[in-house]
Amino acid sequence: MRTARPEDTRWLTDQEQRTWRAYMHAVTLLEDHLDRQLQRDAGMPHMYYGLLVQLAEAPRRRLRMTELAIGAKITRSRLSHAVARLEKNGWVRRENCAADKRGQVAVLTDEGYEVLARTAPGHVAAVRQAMFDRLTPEQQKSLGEIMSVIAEGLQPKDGGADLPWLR
Amino acid sequence: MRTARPEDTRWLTDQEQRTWRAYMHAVTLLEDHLDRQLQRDAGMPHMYYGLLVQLAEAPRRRLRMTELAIGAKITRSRLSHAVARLEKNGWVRRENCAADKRGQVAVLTDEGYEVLARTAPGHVAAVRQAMFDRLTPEQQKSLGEIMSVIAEGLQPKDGGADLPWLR
DNA sequence: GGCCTCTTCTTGAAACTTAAACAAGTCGGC
DNA sequence: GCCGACTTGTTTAAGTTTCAAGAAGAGGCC
Repeated sequence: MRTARPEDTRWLTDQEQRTWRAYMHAVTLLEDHLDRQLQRDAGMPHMYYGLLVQLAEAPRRRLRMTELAIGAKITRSRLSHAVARLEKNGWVRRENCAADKRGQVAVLTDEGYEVLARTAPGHVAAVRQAMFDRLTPEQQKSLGEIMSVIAEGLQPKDGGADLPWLR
Repeated sequence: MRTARPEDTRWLTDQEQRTWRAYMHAVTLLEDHLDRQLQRDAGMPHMYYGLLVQLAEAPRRRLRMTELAIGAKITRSRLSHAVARLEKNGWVRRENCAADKRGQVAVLTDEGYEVLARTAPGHVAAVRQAMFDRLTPEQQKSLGEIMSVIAEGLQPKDGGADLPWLR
């Protein structure tokens, strides 16, 4: 990241630039689309919906705050605010963690589960319509591989795959 | 989007679900990564940087607000706030539009151009490292096609490709 | 001209995110 | 036991985005 000298920069080729812009446009439009869809039908932004989904899938519908944050790829701070809001809606409840007195556990309430059950079909349909219905099976496979590679590269694993010289 | 009955829902297959999650994770992590990179090196979020880039590429480094909003895939309201901030930084200037008294033209200042010139190399490097360096040429090509398809499908073209029955 | 409708852009408030600082608790070593 | 370093989760303030409302001009039609 510390390319100090502009003359050393490997600029994007025309092809790469087109790809990058298509990516940015698609991502911007899609996130916008889903945010609106969920705000309208479920009364919450996409990220919050994702939190409820994770809780619904977890054993006993509960997760430590930190695990939830990691799973959702967000900071603990952001999660704190989000859970506060979801709690106000009655969709999530906080409990103390028995094993670690610092810990908090977010629990999906029955009411929260209801919201999810009621709105999931519409959301899946939106995702299908915007993405899967427009892609061939090969493209879907390819997309999955590509996104996995990118996500892996950005995972803040302090194991230090990014810092081999510190091994 | 009006799938009222859950029993009619075509849920995502396991494969599709994996793809969708990989997508969400990659997109979340990448946007986060680039936002941090640009906040640190250029003092602005990714979206704002994109606005300066568009202005820099436009003839005479200026664009009507609405065109800029369309190009960036954001609402005029959001753009209004964003330009207000960039103006405060001295990177953009507003001018009245001669042809349309309602219109405003956003103009990239020399100072704004400087910021771009100074920070572009670092940003390109970040994009390369996070995306292009990790993908094969075939994957890059595929990604471009896939994202174009998705973006097209979400383009708010009132021509109504989404509403064929209204034709 | 006068009227109606649409477009352009801005505004203000509420919601959401970020960054930094902090209280409280854990853990290992001494 | 106690110290120091680290972890957990929250809080505050500042920045950004959204939503609804509105001022001002454009443009068509009579």
